Amino acid sequence: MEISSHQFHLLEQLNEQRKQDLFCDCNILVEGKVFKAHRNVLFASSGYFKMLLSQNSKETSQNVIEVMSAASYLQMTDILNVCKTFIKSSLDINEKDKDHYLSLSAKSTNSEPAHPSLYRSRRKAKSNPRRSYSIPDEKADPVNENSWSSYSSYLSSEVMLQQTETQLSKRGRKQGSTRKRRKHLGLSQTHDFVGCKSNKAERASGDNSSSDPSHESRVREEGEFDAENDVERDDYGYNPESEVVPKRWSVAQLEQELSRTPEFMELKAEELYTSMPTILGVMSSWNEDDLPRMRFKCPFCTHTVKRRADLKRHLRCHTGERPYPCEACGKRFTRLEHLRNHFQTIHQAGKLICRKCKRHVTDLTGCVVQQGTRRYRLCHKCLTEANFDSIPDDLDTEHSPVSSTGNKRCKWALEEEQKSEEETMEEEPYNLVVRHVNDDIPEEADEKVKPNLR
DNA sequence: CTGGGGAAGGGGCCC
DNA sequence: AGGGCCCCTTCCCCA
Repeated sequence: MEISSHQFHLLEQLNEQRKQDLFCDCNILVEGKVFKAHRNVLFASSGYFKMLLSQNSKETSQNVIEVMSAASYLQMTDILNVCKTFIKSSLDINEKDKDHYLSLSAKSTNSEPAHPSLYRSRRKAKSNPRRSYSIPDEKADPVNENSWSSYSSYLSSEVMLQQTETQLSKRGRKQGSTRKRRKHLGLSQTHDFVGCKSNKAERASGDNSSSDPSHESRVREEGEFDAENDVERDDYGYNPESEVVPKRWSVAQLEQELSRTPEFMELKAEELYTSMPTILGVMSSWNEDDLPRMRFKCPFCTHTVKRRADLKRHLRCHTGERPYPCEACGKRFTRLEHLRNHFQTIHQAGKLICRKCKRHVTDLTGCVVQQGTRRYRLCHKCLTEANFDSIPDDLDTEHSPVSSTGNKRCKWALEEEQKSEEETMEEEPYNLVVRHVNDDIPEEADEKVKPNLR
């Protein structure tokens, strides 16, 4: 068949499909009359529709995100809930579309079975299972079109890799050729869509990527991500001052603050999870038995791990999820152990070391000093030298004497005291209460902004 | 400006 | 699979 006739035939077929209302995914209303159409044809043939189809739904989505962020910041819980409902409902609709499409595809092509839901968060899996993008879908959620397109080449190369390696392994697992092939396909250099800071794997692959022409752009992308993360890194958690001292916000500052809100990060994580391809196992190295060893590759960076659970944990550094808030100060953590460490060292004076002279102290040789939400230990000698005037209200659950700070205060102590003056209940001891935050809990918005102090 | 120490964060691995 | 421990690195604050 000649190319020109093929093109003509193709257009003819598309027109026939349109007339028979087959695969039409778009309705155009003209003077009360509805015309069925194919979006890809409209997109390809009209600049106007190109703009309309590519921007319209995205704007709607971004709008609701902005509204939600603002509502979160202003603690307008009703509006926040409406936004959440809206997003959920749109996800449900897309889910149905997706399922419908996949079922059709499965019938017609008998392609891959449903993918394991490894990237799904637990809470989401309960009520609103995330999609698995095994098949690129034109009807996919427009919100995530960009993200999906970002992954498409990655996905195709990975699928290709898996197929290739399966074939190779069937042929007797030629180790060398497999590795060459993998390198050729760029396994260690796949899209660093989002860079992971202090990623050993990335550093290890740095040598390879340094000669890569695309390295520069990747570095730039990573830099952008780092800059973005820098915004949230230091005081991602609750900032007491923002409650106490009214500030004048520039637009940029406001946007920056909004991007720190747990809701925003949840939503960001949600988007990332939604747009993420299913987890792909990669055959990384070879055992002594000459068997391939399975590893799990992060779709956002070059990092690979042995276990799915480790990958799940690793993903939080990309999604920004911090499900473990500190009850005392509101700071949030990606892991329970980090929260625990933080709580013990910061709020419980867990270290039996004098903060000043660094000597070992016990309840007999020293006491606990409380500064705002922070606690630390001082030996009696340093305590006397520090000239702390008030000794112990016994506030500690550990039966050790506790002193509130006197006139020697470091910077953060002053800041925290300023807050503690506002909130007298901070003088009471804290207990570590572990709460895995679930964004389906309605009052969560309040709790995230205002930590549950006791 | 610099070095040291603390806190946080991330990876590997064991239970 | 999740929790927990250990280790290492990075960042920030302070002297």
